[in-house]
Amino acid sequence: MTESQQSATDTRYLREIIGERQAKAEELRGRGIDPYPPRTGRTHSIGEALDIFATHEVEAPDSEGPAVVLAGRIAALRNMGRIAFIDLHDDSGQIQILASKRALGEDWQLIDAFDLGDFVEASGPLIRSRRGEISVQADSIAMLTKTLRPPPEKYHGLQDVETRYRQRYLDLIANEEAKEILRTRSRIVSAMRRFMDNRGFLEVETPVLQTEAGGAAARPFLTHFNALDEPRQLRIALELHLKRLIVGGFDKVYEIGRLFRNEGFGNRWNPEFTMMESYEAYTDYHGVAEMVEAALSYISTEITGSTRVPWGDGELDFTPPFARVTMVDAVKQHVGVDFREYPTIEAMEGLLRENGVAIPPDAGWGKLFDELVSERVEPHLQQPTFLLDYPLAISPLAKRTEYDDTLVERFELFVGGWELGNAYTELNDPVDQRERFEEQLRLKAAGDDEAELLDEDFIVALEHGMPPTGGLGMGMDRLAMLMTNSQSIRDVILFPQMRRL
RNA sequence: GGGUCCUUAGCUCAGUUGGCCAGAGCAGCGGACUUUUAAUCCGAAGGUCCUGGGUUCGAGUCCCAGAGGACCCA
Repeated sequence: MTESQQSATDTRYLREIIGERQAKAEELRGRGIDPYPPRTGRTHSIGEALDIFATHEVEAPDSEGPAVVLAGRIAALRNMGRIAFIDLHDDSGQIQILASKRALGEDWQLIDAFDLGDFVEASGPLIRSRRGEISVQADSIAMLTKTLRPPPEKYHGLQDVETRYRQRYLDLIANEEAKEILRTRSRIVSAMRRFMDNRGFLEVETPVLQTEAGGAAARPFLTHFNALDEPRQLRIALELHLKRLIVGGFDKVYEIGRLFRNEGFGNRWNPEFTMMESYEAYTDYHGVAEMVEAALSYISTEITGSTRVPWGDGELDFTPPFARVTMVDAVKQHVGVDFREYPTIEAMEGLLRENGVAIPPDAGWGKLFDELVSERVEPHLQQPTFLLDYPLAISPLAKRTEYDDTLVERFELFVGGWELGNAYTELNDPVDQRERFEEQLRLKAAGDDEAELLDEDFIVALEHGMPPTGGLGMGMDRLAMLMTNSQSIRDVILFPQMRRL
């Protein structure tokens, strides 16, 4: 590598360090040794080797264990001149390599070519060192991959938050806790998929590129389809396509997919995030609530071994049944009024003002109400709670309640004060649906850039008939935060969005 | 969008009221060392103090603007 191929941000001193490591690689080549051999003769993972030795010690204490060939990354190297100890890491664990000049002969020279971070291989019997450390007593060692850049410091790990997110691989190398959280996130998604599969749902994939992104109140990302010379938007919800599948006769479908919302980002918001949405024919939002209870108790048990999981200074209890409270009652409890007595924008603005809630500009009734609930009700909902029966004005895709036609059969699930899930008895009356969309268009014309668009093909689908259906959306990133006791969404997303440097 | 805080060696961090040539540990380099595990010991190196202006005899430090990040608020 010449200097011109190196990163422009590298300082002279870093280039010097890289140069030293390159020189070691060249020195190996000069001796006919490939510093990047194509494969390894590894016989076991480190975790397997540790298990084997544990068994061996029970069966034949104080004796040499079986010979193995292990491979991994050098986490630490203690060279004592004629004997060296290498801490070797792989995804399954860590083991010590005991390398002595006498046992290695020619290979001993390789020790000088080894740096922290290099991938190496060692073969020999498993033993316990005099100080009690399970080790490979190496009779040969080999370079597997020469690394050119120094790893983060071993004791404090990588602390710089920005580097941890921008160069996640360094975070994963240096911070086992970060790796464990991200591993757990993967297991949570897997457990969710397993739960849905076991319940008879069909996993499907619907388009990310859409002509007009619908199904939620959010601004989309814009892109372009060159072959057609047409604009496209990245999806903001899975809803409308999954309901088309219910029309088509798939009675239980779900998708775990990435959504894109062109909004701010921060602690709890990443512009691309993962949502699980499910639709089940012949059930309603009460049926969905019971499924959510089953799903969350299953997942929390799979992940933490309990339905009670640590959260901040306390814990969250996912043991069914969860609390249920209607929106009307919750607002009565925390604000002290029946919000249905404030049906106009002016009345709702007055209510916000009385409660010290800032009034967003150009807001319709729905947005005002949403602000009130976000500020005065949701933060109280710490333990899992279904908030039931939302105003129709902020729920254009949900069916009206039988007892009040200004309310819909909808719940949001709150945990830790955050919205975790959202569910409806789905609106399947095509005439009502068209009117709801038209109301959204009026809001959009009035300046609400998050209002929904009218999706003509979706209405045609409803006109062909969608059976009574219960639908659900659940944010997988938020769920991962709750299950791993993480305060920032960036800790549960491998590569969070960052500003370009 | 507003506020507060942060940015110093590859990494983790010090740096006094504005005052000699900006320090330490880890890593790296040279040396010693045959049971270490944050190995130890000796030696020599390593700096765009985030960037650009300004104040000053003198700025890592004070002021202004900008970049990136963290947290809080709307």
